[in-house]
Amino acid sequence: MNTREDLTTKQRAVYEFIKARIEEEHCPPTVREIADHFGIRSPKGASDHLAMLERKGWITRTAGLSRGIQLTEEEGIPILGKAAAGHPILAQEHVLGHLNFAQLFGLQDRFSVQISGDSMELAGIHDQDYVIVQRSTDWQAGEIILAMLDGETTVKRIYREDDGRYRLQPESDRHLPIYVEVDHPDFQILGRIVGVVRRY
Amino acid sequence: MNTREDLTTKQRAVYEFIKARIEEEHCPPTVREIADHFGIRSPKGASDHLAMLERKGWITRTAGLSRGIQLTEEEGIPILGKAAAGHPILAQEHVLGHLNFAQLFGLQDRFSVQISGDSMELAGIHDQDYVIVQRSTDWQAGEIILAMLDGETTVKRIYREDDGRYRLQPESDRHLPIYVEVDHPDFQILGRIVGVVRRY
DNA sequence: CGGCTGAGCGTACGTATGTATAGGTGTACA
DNA sequence: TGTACACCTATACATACGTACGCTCAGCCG
Repeated sequence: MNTREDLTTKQRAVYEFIKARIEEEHCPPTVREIADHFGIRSPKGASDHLAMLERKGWITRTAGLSRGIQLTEEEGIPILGKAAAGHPILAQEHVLGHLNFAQLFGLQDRFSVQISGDSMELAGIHDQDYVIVQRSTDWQAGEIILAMLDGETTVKRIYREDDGRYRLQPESDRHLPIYVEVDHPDFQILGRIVGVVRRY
Repeated sequence: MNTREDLTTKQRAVYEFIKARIEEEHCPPTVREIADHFGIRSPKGASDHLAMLERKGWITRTAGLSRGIQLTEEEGIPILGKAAAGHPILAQEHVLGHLNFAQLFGLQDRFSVQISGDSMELAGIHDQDYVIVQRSTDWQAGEIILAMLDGETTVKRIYREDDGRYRLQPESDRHLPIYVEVDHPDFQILGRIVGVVRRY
């Protein structure tokens, strides 16, 4: 984090309120909304707190603009270090970066499919995982792709064989590769896998 | 998606502009900002477009409120089906849900650590993956946890042995379990793994 | 032709909102 | 005792902002 001065209890509460509002409503509150929420009868009271938050480096404001509050803090889940390689300091002062969906995967032309089956287990894609797919019809050998084959969708590594056929390569001890003729009537590449998300 | 009527080119552009602004600024634009962006000299022009977007079901507005625009669309990456189990329709009309960081993992008391090493490979946690950690000191047998041992952090499955020691179980052919005395001076559970994120 | 509808724009008006002035109370500190 | 600071109230004002009223133009239908 930056060098941000400590906040009083009240200031902290105001800051948390703003942060919560942005997360819920995707829009920061007005001065008066803050005042109302804390039972302050004058907009000046809330405005004073905002001035302090800005002076201490927790927010920035655009003068004269309605709802012109922006948090200094980065969004997402803080990355605190590398496992098996160091000792992450579990304080906010030692943040390597932030995990953020939009930033990590983008949102344009991406969609997600939940995996069923264990054919890509050894590639770290397990049953019930979600894969993030970049819509695209072209690919490079060895890439993991989402394809439609005979009315079923499947996630596999794709290669081109010497005889011209495609090879859809699973990553599992219990599955065999699938070979597809180039002119197969019901075969289509739907996109490239750009990410995996799993929740326990 | 809902039953949302088609938009004219101009209306679509306005909608995309609003969406982009929310993603970038975390705050929807004002009527006048929309007007300015499209070279409309009157706020009424933009306001009319918003009225149409609302009537057609793409946004909702709160009357009288500044920046009172909300998208009807859900946020995140759309989930279009299950792989190897069906045929996802690649149209926006058949969405099973949305992947969303905040919703999936929560943001309170969560942090992330990047994995280095392959000791949890068979559990689908690979080198360079990010694990999402829920700060917590208690755990249940068999859970995957982040622990600090002798100044190094590590991700393993944890068990309690009959002799009282902890067993930190890797999931890999190339690693052996680690046994830790209960009164080990430099051992600490940092949290439970609640998710995994990987980007290719 | 006349009447209708919808897209698009300009002016005007009332309210929402940020901000300034003037001041009050209580606590901490030298 | 005085000063500084956190926090609040009351009033006021300029501007940011949403929205109602009115207008033009094009297309459609009888």
